[in-house]
Amino acid sequence: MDYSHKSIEQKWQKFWADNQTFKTSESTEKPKYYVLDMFPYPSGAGLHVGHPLGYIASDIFSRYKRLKGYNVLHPMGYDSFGLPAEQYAIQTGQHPAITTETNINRYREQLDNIGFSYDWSREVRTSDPAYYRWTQWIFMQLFNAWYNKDVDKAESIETLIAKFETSGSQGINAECDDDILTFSAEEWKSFSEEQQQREILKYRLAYLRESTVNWCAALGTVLANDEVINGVSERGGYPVEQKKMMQWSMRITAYADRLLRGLDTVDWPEPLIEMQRNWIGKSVGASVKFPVPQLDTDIEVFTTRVDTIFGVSFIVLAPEHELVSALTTEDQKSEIESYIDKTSKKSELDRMADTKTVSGAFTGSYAKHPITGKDVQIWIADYVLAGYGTGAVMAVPSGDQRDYLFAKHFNLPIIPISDSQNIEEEADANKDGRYINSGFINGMTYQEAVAALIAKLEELKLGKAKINFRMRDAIFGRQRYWGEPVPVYFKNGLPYLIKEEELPLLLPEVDKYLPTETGEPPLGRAENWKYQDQYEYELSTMPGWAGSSWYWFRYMDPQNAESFASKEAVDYWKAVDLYIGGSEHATGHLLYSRFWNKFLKDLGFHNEEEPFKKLINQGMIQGRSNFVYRVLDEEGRGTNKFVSFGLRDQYNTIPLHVDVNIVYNDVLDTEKFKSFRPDFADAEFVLEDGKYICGTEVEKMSKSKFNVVNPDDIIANFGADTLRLYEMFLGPLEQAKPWNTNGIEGVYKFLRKVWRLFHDAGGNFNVSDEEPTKAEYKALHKIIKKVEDDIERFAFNTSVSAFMICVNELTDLKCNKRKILQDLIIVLEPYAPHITEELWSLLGNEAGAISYAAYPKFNPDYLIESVFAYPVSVNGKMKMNLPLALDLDAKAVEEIVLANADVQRYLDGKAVKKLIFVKGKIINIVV
RNA sequence: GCCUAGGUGGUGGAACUGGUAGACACGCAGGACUUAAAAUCCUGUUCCUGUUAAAGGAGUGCGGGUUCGAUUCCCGCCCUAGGUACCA
Repeated sequence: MDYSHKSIEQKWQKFWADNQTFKTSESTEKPKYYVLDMFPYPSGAGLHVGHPLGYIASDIFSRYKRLKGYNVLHPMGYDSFGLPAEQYAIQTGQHPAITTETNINRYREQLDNIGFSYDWSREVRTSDPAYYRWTQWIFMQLFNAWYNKDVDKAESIETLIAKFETSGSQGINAECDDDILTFSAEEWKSFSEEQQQREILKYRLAYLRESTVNWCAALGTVLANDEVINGVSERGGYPVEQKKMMQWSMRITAYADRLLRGLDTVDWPEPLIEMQRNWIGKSVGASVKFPVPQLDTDIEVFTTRVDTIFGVSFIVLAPEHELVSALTTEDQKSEIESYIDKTSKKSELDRMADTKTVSGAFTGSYAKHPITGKDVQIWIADYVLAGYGTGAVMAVPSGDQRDYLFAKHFNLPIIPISDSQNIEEEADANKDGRYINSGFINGMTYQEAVAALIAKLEELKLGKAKINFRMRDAIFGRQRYWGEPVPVYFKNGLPYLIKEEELPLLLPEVDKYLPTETGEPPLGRAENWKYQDQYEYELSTMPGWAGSSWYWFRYMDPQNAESFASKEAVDYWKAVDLYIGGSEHATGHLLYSRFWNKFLKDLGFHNEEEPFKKLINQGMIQGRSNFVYRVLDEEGRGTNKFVSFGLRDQYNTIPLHVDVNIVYNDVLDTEKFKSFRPDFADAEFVLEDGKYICGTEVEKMSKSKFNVVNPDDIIANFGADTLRLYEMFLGPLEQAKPWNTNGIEGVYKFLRKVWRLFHDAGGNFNVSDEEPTKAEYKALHKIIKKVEDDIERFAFNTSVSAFMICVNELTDLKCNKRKILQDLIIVLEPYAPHITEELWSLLGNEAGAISYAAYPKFNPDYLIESVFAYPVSVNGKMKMNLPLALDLDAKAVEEIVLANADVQRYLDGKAVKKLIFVKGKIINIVV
């Protein structure tokens, strides 16, 4: 019988499902291992060949770990709340839940075809009320918590209230809003319930506040910072504007430092760690106050170079700074106002693009230098951002290039402050010299100056050391329908949680999925949707990242109705050992998940500071488009004549995308092309060497480019095992690469060779119980070792090559020994589980048991040969092969090599300086 | 601009700590089997010189360096991809 992938794969996929082969339990003596994929959003387009790459890698790893004796948790689910289903609902009126269900079923079917070893009994869906009940529950915990900086962790809000009651706001060191009140315990007790709640809200980790948000009018919702790319929305690319709104936010900034420190403890790709570091954006520096006597206030600035303070020649405020109008003198009023007007009209994009032009305006006012007391001009300019630091900077033209250009342009003084500075052409920020023109720090080094200045500023009460973060709190509400309802109702304009036993707060039915006529979110359309029939519910829903910020816990205990996961399950599985997914989630999902994980740890629900110990980014698989070249007539209109790639320069042509599924090795199937589009039915071709060769280009995989390859088609032609092997064979897992079906034959051929090892020429199963030869053992043990090493370092591509070499060797040896072949298929099982299951049971073993068989033990003795050919050279020049017995020690080898007549001739009487041994072989003699 | 990763045959890629560069696969060329095709197998395939050959030379983006020996380490430059940006 020939290798028939179709029947084998169907048979075993059914067997695994019927027997729940991959169901995982916690009651075992085996060590645990948790392998997680980033769960997909089930989109309507289904999977293309690029999606499963990471899933295949994680499945290989999971299966390998099972063979190695681990109890592996390898689950899958769906991030099923999201925009596309809602937009489809707006267009068609179909409930997003139905769209989502349909898409999930399609995804499941496609995933099943690939033969993954998921424990489907643990599947989660973020849009399932049984799941989002716990998302809402975690929101409640965040609402009921504050961040105590004294102990550097979140605590229940009750501990804060207790402090208020005993000592008022005295001595509380919290991460909170800026506008908190100062009060005594007595005053606190005299506050009304409403006043108290209003104050507590400023401390909660999930809080409601008037904030400047990214408003996307086209999507009708606010967006988080990570959902805005270059001033437009990540989804759809619509313009985004800044707007003040009452919004739910998450106080992720409380965790900024822990999120940063944690990065040193995880095994993640360096670029990803770097992205998170930049996003958190920690700057160590000082905050300095410049007094403004006429207004009886100070301008506070943040600087990372307090040592340059004597070089300050002016101060710059952001045009939006709150003191601008008060500081503007009568004379400067029109200039300032026209400048503000001009900058406010610039969109975010223009402002980013236009970083070359220097612009600004003088307010007419002066501040006092905190140390010298001299007058310092106050300017406004749009290179200072309202949203970072204090929205004001001290300008040091000699040390900062932007300040330098500004000073040159407006003819402001440039004061050199270091004896090592060269400021002829541009600013010089070096810290190497000694200070000059710098009062009491003259002659000091950088380190000395910073310490002296901080001490001085603290003494003057005009400044202190400060750490600033770029990261902002995360906006948590979305004005959309298809998301988790926020379990909050409003009384006297203040938010209150519903009771825990009232969870889940179900998503209400609405007649349309659009905002209401009065501009409220879609939930405003729900009829009679009121808490206790009288209080308004929150009408925003949670953002897409809510459900994905804790889902790995739910897999540990997915059916639990009492808690998000039981203590026992969480203590057993701990954290995710290996997480595989795309790097596009670097500053979104992966940051929010770490945040919620740390928060849940603070409240004592588990003990892991970091949720994902090791993380691998699979590279994106791009599309590889094919083109035909349509000949144009004199008027430049397209004719029905198409010229082959190599001859296209001889004609006036226009390239057209052609479906990659009718092109093989870049040769067009001209018959299929004629039925590709009706107007191509009578197409003519100009061929080269009798073939029509297509052009190629690497682009994103998309329907409009006709370069989408569906895994189902590959599986129908070659089988899931071939697809799995080929996706790995394509190149290193972490590298982006274009999909190209061209080489898949080689992998398919390999599997047929594996099959033939077990069968005779007539196709009959034929395996012998004879003792294998040394050569056969050697081939086997090479692959045992190689695959072990490769999988541990995620180099799956080279394993596939090694398998091919191994099978070629065994074929040459005509090996059909059970002892060899059985171990071979165990090693191959993670990569190609279907064919190995089939061969396993043909060998007479228990069906399904190969998934948990023991990985063969590597024995290095089998790799030792009796004779090695020693490549030897003298000073790298001449090369020769000396056959030698292996079991000689280094000394003996040395003697034999030096005694060799050829070596002697090359040495030509010169003294030997040293012998270079590599892995026990002499490879070079240095004279 | 800055940060990170990378640059190897016609193509995808290999070479794990400096040790025979181009494994393995695709493609291509030639051959065997076959009436023929499919399938399968064999041989060749970095480039240049050389009548096939023997043999020699060059060669891992470019230019230098360290070393007996460099795709690998160091310095300078060029290019590609991803991230990021008036962040004070």
